[in-house]
This record gives sequence, structure tokens and C-alpha cells, in this order.
Amino acid sequence: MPFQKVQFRDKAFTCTSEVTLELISGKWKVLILSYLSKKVCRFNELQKLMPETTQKMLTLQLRELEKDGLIIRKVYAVAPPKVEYLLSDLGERLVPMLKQLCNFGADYLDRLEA
Amino acid sequence: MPFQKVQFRDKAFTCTSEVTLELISGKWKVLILSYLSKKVCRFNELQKLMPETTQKMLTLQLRELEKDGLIIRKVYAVAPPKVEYLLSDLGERLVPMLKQLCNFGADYLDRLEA
DNA sequence: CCGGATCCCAGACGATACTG
DNA sequence: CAGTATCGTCTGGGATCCGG
Repeated sequence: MPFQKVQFRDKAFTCTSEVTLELISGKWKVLILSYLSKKVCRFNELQKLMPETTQKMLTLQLRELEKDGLIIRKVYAVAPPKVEYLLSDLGERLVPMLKQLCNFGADYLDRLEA
Repeated sequence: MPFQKVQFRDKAFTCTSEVTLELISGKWKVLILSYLSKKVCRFNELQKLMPETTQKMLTLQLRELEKDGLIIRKVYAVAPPKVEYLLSDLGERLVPMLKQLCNFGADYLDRLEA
């Protein structure tokens, strides 16, 4: 753990791990990334997978993930509109971490029973 | 990625990875955990390591980490007061993840230059 | 089908002062 | 030394309506 001072989005961070958290913290981001790690999805597919989201929030989170280069937004010039979302190379690279987050969480909850 | 519906702190989560994020998201938590992964620390040591923190915030984050069972607060009955903080077994188990978060962040920032 | 624009609130976070 | 207590701010996220 290098504790390397860095600037990102005009904020100062003390460790690069904080940058990663900055990228994936957002109400629906891990879920979006997890679903996209399984398959390419259209907007309304994601909506069905995450019924708790509002359109606005889903859009917002997708835009941020896109801006950060973690996902790709593919627009087809057809009517009715068709938009697909998929992981970028960078996005793919954090899939192992998502799994670890998942495993730890499951493990943690198990221990709470005991 | 199981997408396993769980309850935690009276909130509903769709995947256990969200629980892990819930545990470590907080302005100073990853830093605290990272520092404690290197050595046991006293309160004012942590304060010196993280000069940006206020006492209130540091206390708050430490209390939450303790309540969640990730760190241990060891109070010595002496004057002046002496309190030590260290990782619990559960806390130790997320150290590998902290490193991954760190590595990804560093990697990510590198790519931004290119 | 996909998303933008507005309004609003709780809760996270901060500043400052005080204490056993 | 290691905290409380109090108050103030700010922003992430929700609700709702509008538009191409």
C-alpha cells in the first residue's frame, strides 16, 4: 500500500485505492458493472434487472461510468432508438475485484450469524 | 456473481458486493484500514497520519469500523488514556482487497495519461 | 425507447469548542 | 490523550414532469 498522493477530479487522494472507490461508488454502479460483465445490455434490460432504479438514476450512473471509461455506450442509428452498454477493457479489468467484493460480503454475512 | 438478495442494517441489497462497499465506504475508512494493516496505532498516531481528518470524523469512522467488527479498540486503564486500534481477523481478511483496489487505481490513473 | 430538467431532502461530512 | 457536543454545510440520490 503505497499511500501515493494523487489528484483526480480536482480532489486530493492519499491512496490510489480511494480513486477506485470513487469510480465504483454510486448507488447502482457495482450492479451495473456486474450485469454487464455477464452480457451486453440495452437500457431497458438494465431497468428490468434493477427495478428499484429510476430512469434518471440509471442514466446518470451509466453516464458517469462511460465518462470514466469503464463502460461503452453504443448507439445504433435506428428507429426506435437502440442503445447498448458493455464493459470497456478497463471495465473488464475490475471484474476480479467485483468478485472479491462479493465473496467478502458473503463471507462477512455468514460470520454475523455466528 | 450470485446477485443474492440480502438484508443488512435494515437495507436491502441485491448483491453481497454492495455489503462490502457499505462496510468500507466512509471518508477515511480505507485509509484507516490500510494504516492498521501495517501496524497497530494509537488514536493520535492516526491523526498524524491523516492530518486532514477532524477528531470527530476520525472517532466516528473508528467507531463504525469497530461496530462492524473490522477493527478492535483496545483501551488501557492508565492515565493519561491510552487506546490502540488494530485489525480484527475479519479486517485482516480484506487486506488483499485493499491492495487490489490500490493496484487498480494506480493502473487506472496511468492509463489516463495515455 | 431513452433521457434531460427541476425541485427537494436526509444524511454524510466539516468547524469549532469543551472535557475526564 | 482521546475523545463529546453542537451546529452548519453540501451533495448524492429520489420524485416528478417534460421531450425527441
